[in-house]
Amino acid sequence: MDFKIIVMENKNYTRVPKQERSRETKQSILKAGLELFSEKSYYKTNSKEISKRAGVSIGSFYMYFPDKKELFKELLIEYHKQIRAVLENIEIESYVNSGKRRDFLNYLINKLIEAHYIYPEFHQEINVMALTDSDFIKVNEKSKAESIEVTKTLLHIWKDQLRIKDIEAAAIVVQTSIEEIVHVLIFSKHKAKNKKIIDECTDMLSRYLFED
Amino acid sequence: MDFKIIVMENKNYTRVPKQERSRETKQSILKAGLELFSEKSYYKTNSKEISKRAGVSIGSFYMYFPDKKELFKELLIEYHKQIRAVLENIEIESYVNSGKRRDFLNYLINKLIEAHYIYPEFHQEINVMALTDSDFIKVNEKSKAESIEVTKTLLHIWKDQLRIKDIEAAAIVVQTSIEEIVHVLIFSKHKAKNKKIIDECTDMLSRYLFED
Amino acid sequence: MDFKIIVMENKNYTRVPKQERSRETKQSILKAGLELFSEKSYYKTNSKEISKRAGVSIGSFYMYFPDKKELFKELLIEYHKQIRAVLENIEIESYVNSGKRRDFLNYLINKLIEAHYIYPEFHQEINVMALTDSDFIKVNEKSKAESIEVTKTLLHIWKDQLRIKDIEAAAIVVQTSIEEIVHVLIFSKHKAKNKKIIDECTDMLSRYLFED
Amino acid sequence: MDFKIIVMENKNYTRVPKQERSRETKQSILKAGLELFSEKSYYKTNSKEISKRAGVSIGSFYMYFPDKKELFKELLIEYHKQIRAVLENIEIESYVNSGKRRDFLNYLINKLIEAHYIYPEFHQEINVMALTDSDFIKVNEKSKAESIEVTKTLLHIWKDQLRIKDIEAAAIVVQTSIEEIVHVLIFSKHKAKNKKIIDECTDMLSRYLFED
DNA sequence: GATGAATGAGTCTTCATTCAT
DNA sequence: CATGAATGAAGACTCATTCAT
Repeated sequence: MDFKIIVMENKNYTRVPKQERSRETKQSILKAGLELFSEKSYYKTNSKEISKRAGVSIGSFYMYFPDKKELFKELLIEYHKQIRAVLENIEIESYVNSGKRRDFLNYLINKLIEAHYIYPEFHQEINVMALTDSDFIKVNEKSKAESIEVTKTLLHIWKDQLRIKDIEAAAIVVQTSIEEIVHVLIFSKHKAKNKKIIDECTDMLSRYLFED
Repeated sequence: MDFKIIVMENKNYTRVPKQERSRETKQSILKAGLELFSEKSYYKTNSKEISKRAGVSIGSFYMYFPDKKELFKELLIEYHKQIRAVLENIEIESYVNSGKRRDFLNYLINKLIEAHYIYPEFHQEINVMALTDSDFIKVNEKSKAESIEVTKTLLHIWKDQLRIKDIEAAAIVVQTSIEEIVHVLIFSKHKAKNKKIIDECTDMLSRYLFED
Repeated sequence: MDFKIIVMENKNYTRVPKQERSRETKQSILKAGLELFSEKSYYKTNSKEISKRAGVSIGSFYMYFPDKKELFKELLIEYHKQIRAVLENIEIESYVNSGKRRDFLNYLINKLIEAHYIYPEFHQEINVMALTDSDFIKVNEKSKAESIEVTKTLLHIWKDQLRIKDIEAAAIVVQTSIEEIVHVLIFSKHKAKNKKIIDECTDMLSRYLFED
Repeated sequence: MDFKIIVMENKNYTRVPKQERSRETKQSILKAGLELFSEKSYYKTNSKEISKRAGVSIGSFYMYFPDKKELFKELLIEYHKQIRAVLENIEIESYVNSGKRRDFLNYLINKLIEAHYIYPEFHQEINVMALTDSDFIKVNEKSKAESIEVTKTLLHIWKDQLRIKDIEAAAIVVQTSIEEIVHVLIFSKHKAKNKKIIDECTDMLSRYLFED
C-alpha cells in the first residue's frame, strides 16, 4: 500500500480492470481509515464515516474488512513496514570508518523523524490502540523489540569505540530516548527549537556512547 | 484524593454526617473509575460498571459527576497532583553541594518511577485520552510543560557545573528521556534488567550534563 | 407468566412498586413477543417492533432479554408449562373404573385441543423454530418425549383391557395421531366438521386400543 | 427436476447447446438451494452462499430466479410433484380384491415414507416456510387437500368393507395420522423401533377402517 | 449471457443520560 | 439525597439485489 491517492485522470477510458478497481476501493478505504483514525481517533470514527470519506458504501467497507478493527490492524502493519523500510535504507558505510560518529547520530535521528513523519497523528493513534486493545499490544511490542534489536546491531558496529559496557541496556536507553524525542519533535509547535533539540540529543548520545 | 477506601469505623452513629458520607461516595466512584479506566480503558468502561464497582447507583454517579468525561478529568488532575507532590518532596540540598550529581540523578529517576507507580496503567490511559480527546490535550501539555520547567529549575541549580549551553533544549531532552525510560521500566517484564537500565540512563545524563 | 394484560385501572394511585412495574414491563414484552411471533413469525419480527407493540423502548427490551432468541426461549418454556398444566389437571378417576373408555378418549382429545388453543399460532411458530434453531430442538424433543411418557402412563391404567401388546410403540402412535389431529382441528376453517373429526379419531383410537 | 447432478460426459463438444447449459446452471442452483435450505433453513441461507455452492455467480442466480423466494417456491412445487409421483405409482389392484387390506395399509405407509425420504430435512423446511410466509401457505394447503382427496379415493375403493360412516372425516383422520407418523419415523433416532411403529399404525388403521 | 463489486436499507445491540419514585 | 428502570440516538454489521463491465 502506498498512501497516495490514485487519481483517475482519464474518466473516458471506460474499462478499469476489475482487480484494479477492487484494489482501488480497498486503497481508498485504507486511506480514509488512516486519515480519520489520525484525525479523530479510532473510537470516535465509525464505519459509516470511513466509507463516506472513502467514497464507497458501508457494504464495500465490509466487503474488504471483516470489521473496523481489522482495518486498523492492516494500517498498523503497513505503518511498521514503512518505518522498517526507512531504517533499512540507512547508509552506515560512509560514517562508520570516517569516525564521524556524531554525524551519524544526527543522521539517524533525522531519518527516524522522517520515518515517523509519514503520518504523525497515526503514530499517536497506534500508541493509543496499542495500549487499549490486547490485539495490538503484541504487534507493538514486537515492533519495539525489533527497533531495539536494530539499535543493538548499530551499536555493535562501533563496538570498539564504545565507552559503555552493557550494550543491551544501552540499546534500550538509546532507542527509547531517540524514539520519544522524535515524538516530541514531531508534535512540537516551536519548530524553531527543533534543530537545537536534535543537537542536544545528538550531544547527549554521543557523550554517552563514545569517549571523546 | 488518596485512593484508599475509607472504612467507616464507627457503625454506632447511624447518621454519618452527610458531607462525610457524600465525600465517601464520591471517593468510591473515583476509585472505581481509576481502577476500571486502568484495567480496560476509558472507552471500554461504561458508567453502569463504574457505579456497580463503586457500590452506588447510576443515579448517584450522575449526582457527583455531570458525565463520564468529568470523572476522567478529575482523576487526571488528581494524578498530576500526585506526581507534582513527589517532585516537590525531592531533597536537593543533600546533593547539590556535595558534588554527588550522579547520585542525585539516580535518586531523581527512582523518585519519578515511584511517582508513576501509583497507578501505572492509568498513566497509560492518560496518554490514550490525552491523544484522543482535545479536552485532555491541554491538561497534558500543561503538565508536560510544567515538568520541563521543574527540570529547568533543577538544571539551574547546577548551572556552574553544566557543560551544556542551551538549558531550555537540554531540559526538554533530559525530561523526555527520563519520562520515557521510566515508562519503559514500569511496564518492563524483565524487572531484573531495570537496575541496569537505570544505571545506564544515569550515566547517559551525567555524561551529557556534566564535565567529568 | 400469564398472558393477560394487567390493565392499570387506577392511574391516580401514583406508586406502583418498582418490582411490580418491572414485572409489568417484562410481561408486556413477553406478550408483544408472543403476539408478533405468532402473527408474523420469528424471523419477520424485529426487536424494534416488539418494543413498540409492548409500549416500551428498545432499551427496555434489551434490559429484560439479552436478545430476541432469549425472549423466544422464555415463551417456549412458558408454553410447554401451560400444556403440562392442562395435562396434569386431567381427571382420570371418574372414567377409569366406569368403563367409559371411549368417553375418556373424547375428553382427552378435547382437553388437548383446549391446551393448544392458548395460542394456536404460537404453536405453529414453535414448530418452525424447533426445526430451524438447534437451541430449540432440544426443548421440543424433550417436550415430545414427555408427552409420550404421559400417554404411556395413561395406557398403563387400562393395562388389563388393552388389546395392544407393545405399549411403547402404541403410545407413540396414539400421541402422534392425537397431537396432529388436534393441530388440524385448531387450524381448520370448517369448524363444523370438527366434531365429526373428533368422533372419528375417538373411534379410531378406541377400536385400536380396546377389544369391544 | 431430479436432484442428481448431470455430469457432462462429452468434453469434446466445446459448445454445449445453450439451452442445455442453461438448464444445467438452473439445476445446480436448485440443487444448492435444496441442500442449503434443508441444512440451515431458508432464513439462515443467503444468496451468496447458494451461488457459491452451485458454482455460479450471484448474477447468474438472479438471472434464473427473480428472488430467493422464487427459488424456494420452485423447490416446493417440485417436492410436491415427487410426492404425487410416488402416490400415483401405488399398485392397488393386487390388494383390492385379495382382501389383503392390512398388507395394503402397510404398503401405503412404506410408500409414503419412501416419498418423504427424498429430502427429509426439506420436508421440515417446507413446514417452516408454509407457516412463515403467506405465499407458501396456499401451496401447502392445496397439497394437503389433495392428499386427503387421494385418501378419500382409496377409501372409496373399499367402500363396501368399511365400518366407518363418514368417509370425509375418516379420510382426514387417516391421512393426518399417517402423515405425522411418517414424519416421526423419518426423524426417529431409534430406527429399530420403526418397524414396530409401522405395525402398530397399520393395526390401528385396519381396526378403525374395517370390521375384522 | 455471465460476473462479482457495489449498494444501502434494515437489524441488532450498546450505553450515556434522565427522571419518576 | 438515592435509586435503577427507562430512554433512544448511534454504531456495528448483514444481505438481497443491481448493474457496469
